[in-house]
Amino acid sequence: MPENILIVDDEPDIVNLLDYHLTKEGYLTKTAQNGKEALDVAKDFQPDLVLLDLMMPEMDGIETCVEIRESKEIKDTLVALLTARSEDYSQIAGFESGADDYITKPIKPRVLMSRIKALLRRKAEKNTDAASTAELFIDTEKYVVFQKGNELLLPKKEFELLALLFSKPGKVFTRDEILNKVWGDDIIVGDRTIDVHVRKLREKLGDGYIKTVKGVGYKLKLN
Amino acid sequence: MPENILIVDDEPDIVNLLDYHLTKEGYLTKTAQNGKEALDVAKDFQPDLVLLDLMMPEMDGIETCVEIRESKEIKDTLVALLTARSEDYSQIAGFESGADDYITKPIKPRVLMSRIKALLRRKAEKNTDAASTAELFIDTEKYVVFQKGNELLLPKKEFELLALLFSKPGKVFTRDEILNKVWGDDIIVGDRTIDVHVRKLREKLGDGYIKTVKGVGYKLKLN
DNA sequence: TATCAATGTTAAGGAATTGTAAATACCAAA
DNA sequence: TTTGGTATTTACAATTCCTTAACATTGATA
Repeated sequence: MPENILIVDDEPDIVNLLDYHLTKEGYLTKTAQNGKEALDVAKDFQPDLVLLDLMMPEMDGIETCVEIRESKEIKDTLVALLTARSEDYSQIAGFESGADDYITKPIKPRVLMSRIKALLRRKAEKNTDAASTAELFIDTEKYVVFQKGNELLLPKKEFELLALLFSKPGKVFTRDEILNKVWGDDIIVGDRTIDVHVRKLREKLGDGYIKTVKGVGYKLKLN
Repeated sequence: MPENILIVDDEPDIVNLLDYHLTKEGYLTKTAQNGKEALDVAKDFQPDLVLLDLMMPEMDGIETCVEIRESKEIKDTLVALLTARSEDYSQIAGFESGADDYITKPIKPRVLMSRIKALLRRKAEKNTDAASTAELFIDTEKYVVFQKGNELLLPKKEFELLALLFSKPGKVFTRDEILNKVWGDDIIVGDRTIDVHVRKLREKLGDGYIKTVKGVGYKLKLN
């Protein structure tokens, strides 16, 4: 069963590019040129995923995303916002747009595809689960973490620790592994250093994300 | 059966160094100078592990890694990225890459070897895991046991004991064997220690999984 | 079936690991 | 140099887990 993807952008070149690659990968696509049109099409098309350009005339990506989330018919669809690298994430986060992912332009087809696959996979998994939960999103380029749409600014070490755990959610990282990868092979720090950073992360993220496996290490639990 | 390792770096010195050490350890190696070449070679060579330099002309390590993950033929191979110490881990840790490990330069042969051995060992374990029944499933990476789909978090010793029994379902493990493998050669514990752990496992898993063979030891029974 | 060594059960210390708050060290920007 | 934020250490508290010990039960064997 092929998955439906709706592409929304006012620039025909980009629409065509995306359309080409997605179709080639076996997805069913439709396109729209602005937010209004997108909402109309989506109610029929019932897309699994909407690729939404941030900057558009008529109704921009954020507005459209909010509308999607508020609509009855399509609020469970995935939304990925396409943003120019230069645009500030904080603007998006501030609106609590409720998007599921942010993809930066210029778009590299390979990267896009793996993101999309990951998104759809997660959605599929989620559907089998009962509980839905807070979403964590990490931008390694900008050193920024989004939690349920709000921006969290973390200091370097905390960010790197979280990024490490995030790189394989669920996997237990031993203290040695963490020291090796975040601090480096031959930097020596005291016993409690990792704990303290974990504590600070828990303080900021809330409990329930970072789990201790006593005698082994830590892991990140999503949903 | 020797394991295949593909070394990818544009600096011949590093390739030679790695090649020398890996060959000496009994691995079968091939080399490539950039990502493109690596992909070609890999499809024939079917490496168990790819050592991938991050900085390369033509196609860098991350891109190459993404391609590997997306390819049909070699997506299950292990990928270890070689990164300069100065490069920030978090930059690499993003979603795209999907690498299994990160090794920092300058490379210390002994460290490298133990990392590689650990990686290959884990892969081997995983392969036996994958062949397991749906009823009980052990994920050594996540330190988690799935029983009929739900996740069970076990303390270290219990997990290790179960993992041992699980490694050869049906085989009877003597008490000595269990002590050796779970506790270690020279740790001395009383006679009831194993029993108590078995009891806790039975408590959590339900009866019917761990069977006592009186006078001999314990075994795991699936279905 | 009576015996006895092996195993099961339970609860209670104690050991090891991790959590936490506060103090100190560090470091870059003003 | 001061300042503000971050990183690490310190010292202790809290927690979990492991082990033990005492006693109960089992099952093979005579």
